[in-house]
Amino acid sequence: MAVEPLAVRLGATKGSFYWHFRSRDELIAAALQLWRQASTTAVIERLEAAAAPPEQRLRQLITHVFAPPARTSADLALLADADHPLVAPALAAVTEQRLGYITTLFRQLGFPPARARRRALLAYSAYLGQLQLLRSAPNLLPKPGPASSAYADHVVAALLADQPSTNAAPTPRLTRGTATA
Amino acid sequence: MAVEPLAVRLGATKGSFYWHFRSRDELIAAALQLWRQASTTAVIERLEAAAAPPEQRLRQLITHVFAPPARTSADLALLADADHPLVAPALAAVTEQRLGYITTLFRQLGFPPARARRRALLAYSAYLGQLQLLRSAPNLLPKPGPASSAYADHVVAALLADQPSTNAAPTPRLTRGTATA
DNA sequence: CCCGTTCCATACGGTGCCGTATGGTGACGA
DNA sequence: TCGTCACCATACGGCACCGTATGGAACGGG
Repeated sequence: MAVEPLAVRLGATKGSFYWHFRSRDELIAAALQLWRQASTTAVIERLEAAAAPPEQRLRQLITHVFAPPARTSADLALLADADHPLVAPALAAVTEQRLGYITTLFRQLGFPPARARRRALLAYSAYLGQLQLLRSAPNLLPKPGPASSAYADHVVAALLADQPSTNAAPTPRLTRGTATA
Repeated sequence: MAVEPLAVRLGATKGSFYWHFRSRDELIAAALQLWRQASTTAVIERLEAAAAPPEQRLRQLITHVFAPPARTSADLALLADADHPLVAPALAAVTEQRLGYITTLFRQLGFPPARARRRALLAYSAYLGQLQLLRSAPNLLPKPGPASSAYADHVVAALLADQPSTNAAPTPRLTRGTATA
C-alpha cells in the first residue's frame, strides 16, 4: 500500500496523510493490528460466544470459508507480502492463533494432541490454499450453488473423518512394488 | 524481480542485460515458461514415466511435498504476484494443468468425475496452503523427522480415505441443535 | 480582534527502478 | 592491418514513490 495513491483515492494529498500518521510504517502497523483483531480474535470470540458443540463450530468455520462469498482479500494481500518486516510478525501471530484455536477444537472432539495438531494443520493449509485458488484460478473452483456446497461437504467430511486405517499400514515408502489398490 | 538489483548480483550492469533481453517483461516471460516446464510438465512426465499404480503416484506427489526439503520458492514468489499481468495467465495455466493431472489420478483410482475433482481440489489446496505455512510460519510445521513423516502420512490418509459417510447425512446446515458427536 | 491549534495543500529534494543512447573492448576474418 | 560484430559499461532522462518544509483556511477562546 503506497501513500500517494491512497491519498488521491481519498481525494486528499500526502500532506494531510503525514499529519495523521508519522510515517507509512505507522499506518501499516495500525492496519495490521486492526486486521488481526477483526479477522481472527473477533471471529474466535464470536464462535465461542455461541454455545455450540465443537464439531458444529468446526463445520461453521469450514463451510464459511469454502462456500462462496469470501471477503478475505486482506489475508491474501498479507500472504503475498509475507516477507515484509512488519507483516511477517503479524502473520506469524495470527497463524499461531488460528492454528491454536483449530487445534483445541479438534482436541475437544476427542483427538489426542498430536493428531489434533495434524488435523488442524491440514485444515488450515486447505484454507490457505483455497484462498490462493480463489485469486489465481477462481474459474477452476466449483461455482456458487450446489457444486460449491457439495465441495464444502466433502471438505468437512475429509477433515473430520475418523480415519480408521491411520496406523494400520504405515505408508509404503517410495520405491516399493505395488500399493493396496 | 528488478533488473538493476539482478544485474549487480550477477556482477554486471543494466547495459549488458538490455543487450540480451529486449525488456524486463521478456525476461519474466521466459522465466515463467521455464518455471512451468520444470515445475509442472517435467514433474508429470517423470511420474508418468515410472509405471507405478496411480495410488503410488499420488503418494509420491503428496509425500514429496509434505516432507521437509521443499525447493518450491518459485511457486511462492509467483503466488505472491498472482495479479501481475504476465504472471496471472502462467499461474492459471499451471494450476489447471496440475489440477487436471491430480484429477485424472483420482479418476484412475475409481472415483467418479465429480468426486475426483473435489478430491483433487482439496489436495491441491492443501499443497498451496502448505507452501504458505512454509514461508509465513515454518516453526509451526512439524520439524523434519518422525513428526514430519507422521504428518505426511496423515495427509495422504485424509486425501485418499474412502469416506463412506459422504452422502449418508448431508451436513447439518448452520443453526441446528447438536451434531453427531 | 487576534492568536493558536487543527487540518489540509503545494512544493521540494531524495531514492530506486526502467529503458535508451552512446562509447569502449576484444575476437576474428578479409 | 583494419573493419565488423558480439558483448559490456557509463551516463542520462523519466517515473513513481517517500518524507519534509512551508503556507494557508477554518475556527474557537482570551
